[in-house]
Amino acid sequence: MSTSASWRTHRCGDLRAEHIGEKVQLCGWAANRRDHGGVFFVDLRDRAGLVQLIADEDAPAEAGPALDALHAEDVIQITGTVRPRIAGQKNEDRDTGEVEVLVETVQVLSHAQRLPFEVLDELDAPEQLRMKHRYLDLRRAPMKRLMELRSRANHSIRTTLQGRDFIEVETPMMTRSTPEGARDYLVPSRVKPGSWYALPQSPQVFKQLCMVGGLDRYFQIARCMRDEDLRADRQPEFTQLDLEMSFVTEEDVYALVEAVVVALYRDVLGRELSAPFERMPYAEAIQKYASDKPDLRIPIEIVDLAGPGGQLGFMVFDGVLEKGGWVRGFRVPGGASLSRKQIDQIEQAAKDAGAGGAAWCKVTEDGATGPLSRFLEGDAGAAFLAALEAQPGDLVVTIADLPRRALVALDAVRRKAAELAEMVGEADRLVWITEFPLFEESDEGEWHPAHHPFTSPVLEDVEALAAGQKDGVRSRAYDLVLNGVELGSGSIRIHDRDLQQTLFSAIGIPPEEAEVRFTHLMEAFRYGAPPHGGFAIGLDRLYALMFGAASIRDVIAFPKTASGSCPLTEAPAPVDSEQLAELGLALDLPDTDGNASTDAP
RNA sequence: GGGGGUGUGGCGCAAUUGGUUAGCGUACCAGACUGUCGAUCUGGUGGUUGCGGGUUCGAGUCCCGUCACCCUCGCCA
Repeated sequence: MSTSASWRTHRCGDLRAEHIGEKVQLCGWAANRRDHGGVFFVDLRDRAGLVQLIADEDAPAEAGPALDALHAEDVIQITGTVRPRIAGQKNEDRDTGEVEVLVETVQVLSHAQRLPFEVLDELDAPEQLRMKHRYLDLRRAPMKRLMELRSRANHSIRTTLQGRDFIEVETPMMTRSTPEGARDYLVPSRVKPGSWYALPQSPQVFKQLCMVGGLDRYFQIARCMRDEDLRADRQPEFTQLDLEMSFVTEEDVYALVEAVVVALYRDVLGRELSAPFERMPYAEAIQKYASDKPDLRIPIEIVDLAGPGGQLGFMVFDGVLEKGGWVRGFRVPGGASLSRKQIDQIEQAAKDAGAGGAAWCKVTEDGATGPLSRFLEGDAGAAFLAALEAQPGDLVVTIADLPRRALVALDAVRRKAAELAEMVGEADRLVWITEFPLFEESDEGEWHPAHHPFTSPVLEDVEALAAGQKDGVRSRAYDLVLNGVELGSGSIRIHDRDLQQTLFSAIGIPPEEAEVRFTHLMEAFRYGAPPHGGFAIGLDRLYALMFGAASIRDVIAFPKTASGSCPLTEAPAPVDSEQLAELGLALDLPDTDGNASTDAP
């Protein structure tokens, strides 16, 4: 082992021409070995980078064989002297490429067996294997870069918020299950058998309690857990920047979040975003882009084609309109040059989104061609094309369906058409979506809060709310959207008990039940609650976008698969019966032919 | 929960219409080589084609089921 006071004098990746002549002691992983019979090379890698070790006739006799005996990813400690590379043998592609280390002694600190996959910067191992052996994956430079960027990004956020007098508060990871929202991950209590903690879906209640507690400005880089089915951009546990402020309006929250995001891009990427960000009311986003997270890089706007009388004069479409459906579409400027195959892809996008399909036509100097054109005879057809402002050379795409499906399909088709017509702009587009509806109507016709039940309505809509109206009542909730991706959302909360009661009764929760379901927060609000509001940004998703990562899993050190399992630890896993007994638990699993086991091996 | 895709030595891929002993690259092992940097050259080890059934004289290939992963709709206040 090391005989000197410390393990190393330098980091491999830090060595430069200025170190020439110095005696150095280095530690790291043997990344690559090249044996020329009389001269041996090894690339030694540490966190800082790679440096070339060499043993030739100038080195002690045992140095060459010692290098030659190394295996890929052995951890070694070497002593040697930094020297310039001979003429013509410098490596321009490497920061340390002007120098090499003439080796004197080699000490193997830890031997590496044959690897499950090769530690190469160029990705070639299956993702599941990378996750199972994440410690090997993290040795690759691209992964190291992502971990470093994430660390710097977190630091930037903390610096900005500390500088604005925010207090970073850690809220409980073991808390109480709340009735609303996603499915909870549960933790059984040993001391109180039959009772359970829940892992937080977000620190929502606690951050509001911080405001009642007078902390005034709270933030946290918080872990959240939701037991729901996963997606490419969703993990069962994820990280959000959670913040809350007292005595603020939407404007204060917007300005603060903009400051955080602008500083983040500047500190981490050296890029300047222009602030304030754009703003768009929810209703406008739905109307023009059929989405509450519109990608504004796409310069295509959707047009409502239903005439003033609610009729178009074409049987196909009027039937849809009579059933309360939508007929909406858009022109793709110059889209007539798209191939039939590409247009098929657009139609397929509509079908994948759940709509029956998309009706389309190409516009020429002599009128329309394509499947939709045969319905576009006469004045009604001309009016139809005029409403779309269609020009010769355009492609016209329309969707006719019930509103919910039409919405999803229009969004999908607009994105697909823009992608194929190469109409997605280069510049990032950040936009606040404002004035979200307070309620959403479910398929069963029930109204429930679109955000959460503590979201304040817009002041002008309170009367309508009190009068029992739900449809069209606006909330003081807002989302931040980047290039069609929702980065986060927030709202101004209700701090007034009367208004809170009005809201609860509006969604059919009687006062007594509200007390039971939201005891802690409702009680706190009895003792003086300041007006407050806040925001939460999903950091995994934002970082993946910022860093150009292929997946959010790449910006998470130890991610989980789409089924919520961890290939590295093989969690979730059964526990032994003693543990269950201690918790007062008995399993009642469906028979799945030995698949269900209560005992660990 | 629904739909789609993928699964072949450690890893990346191939294998004709269902047809011989499942090939190639890389990694690994051994040897050669004095300037490489994903070194090169020579030789070698390594496979129950995810798993289970079925069709067939014969299955990596076709069928059914199942598992894992990826994508997607539902879901995620």
